[in-house]
Amino acid sequence: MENPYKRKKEPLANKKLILETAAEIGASMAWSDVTFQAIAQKTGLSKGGIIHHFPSKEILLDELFEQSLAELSVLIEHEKENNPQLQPAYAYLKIVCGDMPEGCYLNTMNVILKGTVNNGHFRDRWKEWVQQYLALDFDNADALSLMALLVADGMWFSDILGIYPISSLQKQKILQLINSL
Amino acid sequence: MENPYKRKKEPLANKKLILETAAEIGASMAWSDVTFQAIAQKTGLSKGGIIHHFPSKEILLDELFEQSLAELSVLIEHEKENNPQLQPAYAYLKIVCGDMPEGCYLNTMNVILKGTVNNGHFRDRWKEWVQQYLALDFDNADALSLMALLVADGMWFSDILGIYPISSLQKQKILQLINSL
DNA sequence: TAAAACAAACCAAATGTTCGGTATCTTTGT
DNA sequence: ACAAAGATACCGAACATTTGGTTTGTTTTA
Repeated sequence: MENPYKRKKEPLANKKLILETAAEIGASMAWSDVTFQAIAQKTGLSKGGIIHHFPSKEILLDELFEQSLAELSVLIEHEKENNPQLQPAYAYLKIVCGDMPEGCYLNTMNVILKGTVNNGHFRDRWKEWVQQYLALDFDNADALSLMALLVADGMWFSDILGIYPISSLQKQKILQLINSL
Repeated sequence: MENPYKRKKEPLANKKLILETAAEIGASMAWSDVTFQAIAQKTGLSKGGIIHHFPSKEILLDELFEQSLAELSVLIEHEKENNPQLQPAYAYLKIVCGDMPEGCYLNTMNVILKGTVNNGHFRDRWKEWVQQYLALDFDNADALSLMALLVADGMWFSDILGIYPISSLQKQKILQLINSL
């Protein structure tokens, strides 16, 4: 008999919850299963309430994607700080090969994967991000740096979809192999 | 003023056309945009006509995905025949690095990508295929073979989405680099 | 003539979105 | 200090559209 209208108002927490839930749904199911209804059900909020925070689905997904890009940017920046002379491509690889304790990067990359695969706009955004953070002169890049990039991509792609069971030990071995070249 | 009913009946050609069109739509747009309506519009057939050939969407997508797996299998087998002593992972890499003249492998991999990313069932099928054709004892695999796999995945992932502009020359250089290890 | 190959009209369910209403917060005037 | 006033947060029902699928009808083909 409780009145839902009397729920305490927590706009910031709820907005965060909505984005998290959207990411979870997108990760465990298809990108198109990220619906207002599904989010509403999983958060316990109402569809109207969600739409109050994100007036359209495009806006919701956009914010979700940008947030994921920002999260990855933080990881990269952090890696660069700790290792200023490290080339971006290797920082990228190191992040992917590293054991993210909370597996936080999985959720991040999941959004990026689903987004880029299913939406041309996100694909362009991802390209922009890559240019900005992994800046490489592709025409004149050495094969080794390119390879590091490709290994990294292959790695998180496999990680997320669970294609290959690559242990963290083997990841380290691959990382060492590339560093030794 | 022509009567569509009086159109010549070409079941085999139309079935092929439907699958091709579905792949095209999936490639250029989101996986969820592969709808009966969209296919109908693009092929000029009617929704009923399409459903006559593919009684459900699941069946349609299933056939599309399996066909793509089969196409890739042919490429792998062909590579193995020409080079019997070549390890599967390297054959895989060679296909991806090779210049497929008609770019035919792009369409194939596009379906596989969209399928695996958006559908758990297809993800399992892809894992099966990988086990069968790229058979690797992952626990005891050497870092080099694993790396070849990851480079290959990163390569076609980038190729399809157009993330990095890697020239065929650079692909060859990467291929040589790995072979030299 | 029977079956296969379509077309066309329909249906129920799901989707994104609009909208009116109802609480709670925050600001402001006094 | 406090109450009026407005803004913000949220609910819940209705909306048009699109979806996968069914049914019925028409034409060709074997």
